[in-house]
Amino acid sequence: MSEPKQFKKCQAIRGTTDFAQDVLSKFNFITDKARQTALLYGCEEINLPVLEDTSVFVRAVGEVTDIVEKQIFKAVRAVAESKQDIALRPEGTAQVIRYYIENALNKKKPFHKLFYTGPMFRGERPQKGRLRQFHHLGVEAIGGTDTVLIDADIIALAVNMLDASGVKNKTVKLNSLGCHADKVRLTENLKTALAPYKDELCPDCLRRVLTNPLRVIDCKEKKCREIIKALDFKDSHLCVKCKDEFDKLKNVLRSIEIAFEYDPFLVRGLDYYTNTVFEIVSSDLGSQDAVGAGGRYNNLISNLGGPNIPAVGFALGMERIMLISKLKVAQPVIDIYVAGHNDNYINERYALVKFLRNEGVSADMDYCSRSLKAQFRAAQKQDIKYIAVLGDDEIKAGKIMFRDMMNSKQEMLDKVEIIKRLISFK
RNA sequence: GUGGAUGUAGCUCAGGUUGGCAGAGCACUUGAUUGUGGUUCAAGAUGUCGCGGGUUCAAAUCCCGUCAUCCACCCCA
Repeated sequence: MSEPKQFKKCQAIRGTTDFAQDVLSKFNFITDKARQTALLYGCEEINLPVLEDTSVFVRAVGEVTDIVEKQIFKAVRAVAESKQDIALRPEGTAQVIRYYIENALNKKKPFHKLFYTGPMFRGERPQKGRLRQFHHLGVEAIGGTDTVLIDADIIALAVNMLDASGVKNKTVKLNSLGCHADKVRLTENLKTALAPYKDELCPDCLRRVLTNPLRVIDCKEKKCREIIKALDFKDSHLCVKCKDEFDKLKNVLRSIEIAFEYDPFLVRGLDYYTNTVFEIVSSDLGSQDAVGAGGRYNNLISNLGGPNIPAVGFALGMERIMLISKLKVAQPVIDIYVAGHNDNYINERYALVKFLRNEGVSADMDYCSRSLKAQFRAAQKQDIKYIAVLGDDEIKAGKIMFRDMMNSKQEMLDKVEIIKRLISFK
């Protein structure tokens, strides 16, 4: 029996990434910034499982979207204990709503603002800013009122999160799809209006007319854009109430100085959106230029079997933030390196390292019995600023040589003095 | 799912057209009168040439297949 050769290669799953310290430092820093911003806006943080019943997404996101048609990763146990259909979550909103309904949060409080982070999974073909396991920062504001006053707050929160994450170059695109009735009317109008152009639309749009007519509106194909532009429907699909609400939203955003662009060609792919939709794009990204998006979804909760409660939310793509964030995040550096000669006085060095760590000072040492020179090189390479040398002279004097690597000065100190020095330098 | 490019040392890449000893720079290890880093100099170690098959006396190089990565489409945040 020979080993099967296809298992020889050690390789991460396609579209997944390993975070090393340098990337992870930035990831954690940005997550903390986003969390602090969410708390400023009165959010509670929740952390929901990666595993979720597939039907939650099918019912919420829509059956004809790529996300549920082609991209869901399924979780399979070696020994099945039930026939439950389990997915690795492809997005957060549907799951948050499942959590909201399951725990009857509407009975505890009329209004919830929930912040969440975590990995999402979609079986896409990887490219820049698009992975199969990626990370979202999301907020859902559920209940309260269905008016745009909440929408403005949520858009402002998304913008402020990106500001705090060091994303400078960004544009908020804004549109309203109208209420459910408006959306249905728009879809029907589009189908009718596009019928004469069957021969001119791109193949993708021909398909979209049947599956998801709204998506024809944001097609990138030149010809399709011209056709849509010529139809010049803009906000004509909005009923009086929805148009009024949309105008109000724009006014509030202006009053709190959130810059936005009205984009009548902006639609969102997921079924659950109604009224306000927005997208935050950055020209610093490649062709995947959306760094975040969201909108209002007034029918989702009742569609999933919950009470008739309106909601609005958004999600930001962590990997895309990382691509364009201007933040420079400091890497963790050890405070002091304990050096000696080969393995002379190794027990004393171990004891010193232990003492330093107990005092809250990060410390490390050489474990390979290397020369003093090699140990200095190792410390210098890690940007360690201070070295403690323990050798014959120090043991005789009952002290420790404390060297400042930046100005190359050193002096004999005892261990308590070293702690005092290091803490004063911090 | 579609199209294009790429895959050689830890990293960045030469070599490939025209088959003939596996290379460079950076990084790494060691040393330069036996207790001190950065600069310099010297020496050294490091390979499944993505993987599998085919052609050939001989394949990193030519052919077929496959996997992966990148870019764009599509989709989405």
